[in-house]
Amino acid sequence: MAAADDILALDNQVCFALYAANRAMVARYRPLLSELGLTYPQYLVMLVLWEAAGQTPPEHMNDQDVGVRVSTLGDRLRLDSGTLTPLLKRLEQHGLVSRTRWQKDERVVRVGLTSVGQALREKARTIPGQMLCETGVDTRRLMALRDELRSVLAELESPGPNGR
Amino acid sequence: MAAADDILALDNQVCFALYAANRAMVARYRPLLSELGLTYPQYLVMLVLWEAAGQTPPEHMNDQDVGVRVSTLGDRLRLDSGTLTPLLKRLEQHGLVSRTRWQKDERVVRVGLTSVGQALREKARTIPGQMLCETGVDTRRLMALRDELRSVLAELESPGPNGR
DNA sequence: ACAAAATAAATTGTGTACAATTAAATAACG
DNA sequence: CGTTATTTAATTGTACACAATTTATTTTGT
Repeated sequence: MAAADDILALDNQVCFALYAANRAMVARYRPLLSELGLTYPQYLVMLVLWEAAGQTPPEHMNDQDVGVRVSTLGDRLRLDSGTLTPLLKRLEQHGLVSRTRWQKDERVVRVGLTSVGQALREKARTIPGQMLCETGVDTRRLMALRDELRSVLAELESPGPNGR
Repeated sequence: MAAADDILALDNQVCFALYAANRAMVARYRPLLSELGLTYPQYLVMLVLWEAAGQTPPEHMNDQDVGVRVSTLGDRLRLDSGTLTPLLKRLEQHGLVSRTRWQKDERVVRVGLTSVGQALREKARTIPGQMLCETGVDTRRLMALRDELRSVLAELESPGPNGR
């Protein structure tokens, strides 16, 4: 075991704890998501699309305006088009989403759910419960961890105290 | 903003908080590590190698036994040879490590530090401090977060209460 | 000693991440 | 009005992750 005061010891690094915990979490999701035919990042994209579909669009909204822009997905998930474009093409090939250029501005691509993609939401509903049950982690602690992570995320994404 | 009780809302997911925080953390490391010519996973490998080199080998240890096995790196970092082999080849090409088959068992490859790899440790010593300083996150909270993440990691890696 | 099982890395193939560049469309400006 | 700047995705190239298979070597069991 490395010394507790070794500033470069692997086990003393917060970053490694974060890195390892994230991958272990994704690994736990993997078998559940594979039953839906989704990878973990694809699941996150579907979460955003399901959420957007849940908010019934206003009456004055055109069919053209349905769906979520690629840039909006990028903002929510912190992913750029280099990651999203191929991922969305795979979801499209699997028949879960549609990708169409927006007539009002041909630069933007709107991603919408197909009926199959919509229907998949019902199967996905059981996932969070299964994860909680399988891992047996206390819910209260998880929520506290989530809030702490969000707070750290905000600090990491802000410029920081020393300028840059 | 999505409902706080929507079990599928992106912002309610612990897993997404973990995923986003990890990537933000790695992104913060990137400019610091690029000065050392390392990626983040390469940095983690170097941490393990530096740590192993720090523990002066016993007198009766042969030159042959110096270095860390690929499988040991995999155990520490939770990575398999499919990830480590190409990563280690890159570190070798950059002159930071040596990879040699072990004479006592030709199946195992031992990864050792070159003098350049050893020397890089001194430059790396400033990294944790720079990260703390740059992000301005409270040290006490970070340590608590690290411990909580380690605890969750252990639960995620254990079989879980329901068999599996 | 010898065939079968086990072990350690390497290889192959798919799917992210992300930097950097490109291409197309729109907005801004003189 | 036309040119320049900006915006949005897509593309290109490098580097992980990880499942599945392969190869080489060592162990086991008889």
